Amino acid sequence: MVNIKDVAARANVSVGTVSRVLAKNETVGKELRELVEATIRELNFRPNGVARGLRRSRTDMIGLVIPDITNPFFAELAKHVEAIASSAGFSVLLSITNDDPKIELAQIDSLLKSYPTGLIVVPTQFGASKGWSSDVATVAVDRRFTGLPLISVNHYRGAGLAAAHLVALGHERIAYIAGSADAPVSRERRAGFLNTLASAGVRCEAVEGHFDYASGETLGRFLLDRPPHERPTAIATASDQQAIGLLRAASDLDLKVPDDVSIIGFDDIPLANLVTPRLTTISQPVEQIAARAFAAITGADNVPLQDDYLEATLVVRGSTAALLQV
Amino acid sequence: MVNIKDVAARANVSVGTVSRVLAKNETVGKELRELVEATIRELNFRPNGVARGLRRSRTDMIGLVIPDITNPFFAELAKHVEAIASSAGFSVLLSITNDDPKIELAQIDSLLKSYPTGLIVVPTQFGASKGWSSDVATVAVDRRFTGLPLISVNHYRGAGLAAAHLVALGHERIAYIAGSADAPVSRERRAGFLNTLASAGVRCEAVEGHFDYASGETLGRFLLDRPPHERPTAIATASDQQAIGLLRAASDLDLKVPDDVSIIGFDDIPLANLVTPRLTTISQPVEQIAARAFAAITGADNVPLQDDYLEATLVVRGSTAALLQV
DNA sequence: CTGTTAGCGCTTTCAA
DNA sequence: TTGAAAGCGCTAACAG
Repeated sequence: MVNIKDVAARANVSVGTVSRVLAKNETVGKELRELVEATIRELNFRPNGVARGLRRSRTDMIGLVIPDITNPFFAELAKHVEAIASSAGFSVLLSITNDDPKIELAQIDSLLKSYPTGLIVVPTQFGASKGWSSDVATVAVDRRFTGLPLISVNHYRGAGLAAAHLVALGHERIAYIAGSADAPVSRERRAGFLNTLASAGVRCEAVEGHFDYASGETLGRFLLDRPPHERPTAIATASDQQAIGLLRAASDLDLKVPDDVSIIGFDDIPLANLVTPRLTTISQPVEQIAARAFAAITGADNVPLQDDYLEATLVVRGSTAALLQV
Repeated sequence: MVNIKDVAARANVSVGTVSRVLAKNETVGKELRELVEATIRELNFRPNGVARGLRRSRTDMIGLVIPDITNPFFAELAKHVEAIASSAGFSVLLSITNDDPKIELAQIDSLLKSYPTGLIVVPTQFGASKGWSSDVATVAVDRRFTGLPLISVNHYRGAGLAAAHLVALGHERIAYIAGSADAPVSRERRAGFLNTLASAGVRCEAVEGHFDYASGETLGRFLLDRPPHERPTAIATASDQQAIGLLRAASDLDLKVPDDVSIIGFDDIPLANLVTPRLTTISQPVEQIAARAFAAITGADNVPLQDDYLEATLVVRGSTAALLQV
């Protein structure tokens, strides 16, 4: 491989000069700069990132640690993080924890060997990982990681939006399908939903499951397989995956959505816009989250490393409707 | 940070000795080895991967280049690649190409800066990327990349399995929803399906779209919104996403699956097992593909770097049934 | 504005 | 079996 020395020799300049034109911002005379640039092209010189990393004890990489890349929401997050990082000249190191705190720690440790510029971690669901720290800039996304700044949607307020929407539509027999009560995110969404409902004087039956399709379907069947006057007229879920499972349950019971029952999800994953009917949901500003997280760890725009809550928005599509007056 | 020199000094040995116990396989006297190991723990020494990488001009990383992490099949692939790499002590650098050959080239170039041990690339769908080469071990997965060894399921035979299944079930009015004809993978699956049908003397109406949900729904509606005697009794698709869209179209038209129409997909993504009815499909051995690809680029098990076709398998679930005799 | 040079932390000959 | 020492390719003082 051709290195910086070869370029310097060929262009009759010092390696320092070549290094400076590589750094772009240095003070190099126009003539020399152009000569060096031409030589670089001529020799097809590719700066060695590893050497650079060693010298600066920091590579142009960021670590992305997520529980499950198979989860559409995290996949979406990864996509945006990669896009932003990539366009800023960074590579992304992907680590998957499988929602296991032990693995999470090991993965982070392993990432650190590569001296990344920063770390974006979506902590494990239940892990109250003990105070952990390192000298690389790190943010937690979506879920709290003890001792780290958190960048996340405001789950509580987002869920409140869903509740307000249902109330505005005139629903009074409402049910909520929550995620696991052990997961802080679940608790926040649930509290936001129930408290908003309570403020409006509307009662709610809440059941608890997991964030997945299967859970939505099972609990949906439980809530819907009842006589019409005992059946909720609207159901909110803690995730779109649950809502989609719920859609299936409704369809199996020959219930029309939204005529017989309104359904609202949370996350706005790509599939939400493809199911029938298209799912009304609470949209997380994933791209914005990714951008903030990246800016925070790279220190771009002088973004400080601190908590940052973003607002979710209500996306009304076809799965919710005003309560039919009977 | 504590480095190898600190450890050497503390243990009163040379850095060479420390390096050898790090490498594990070297000939170091038992006493010294244990002393060094203890010192490493005591100082909580973490070898610097970047320095190591520079010296060996190869880091313990592999690059994974995929078109779209949002696609469930690729997400699944990424998951397995990460798991295998991780357990072998490798980190994975993730690059997303968005199915754009230009970006693909740039991304690979960028990855190479980090001197990865190998590259696993799922080429862009339409890209006949011109002969490309580098000195890092590289394999293509799922789709052919000119000049690179390919590790993939046998798309042709896999689709043949689907055709045989439908024929065995007694279907004679069969339709096929293909992916884009510009994509080699689409063409192989289509050919495998149609040729197998032809051998069995069964005719087939083939329509062409894309690999996504929307395409399956649109084309499904086109095929199914007909009088019963003109409607296919079975439809195969080039992807599970299409099949799921198709399921939706059938449901919208009040057609029962599999009673009114049998449906079979391709890929066996996680969602395939969660829809109602559960989707009969052709399963790709994703984990095996990931394992082979990883072994190939790391040279583990003396796996040579060459083409390697794996067999898909038929997974019969609830969306296909024998043709009802009328 | 440009050249020189000392390392970054590690692996790997080469000697002893 | 162990130690000494030469770099891997680059950046960042420092000098001029």
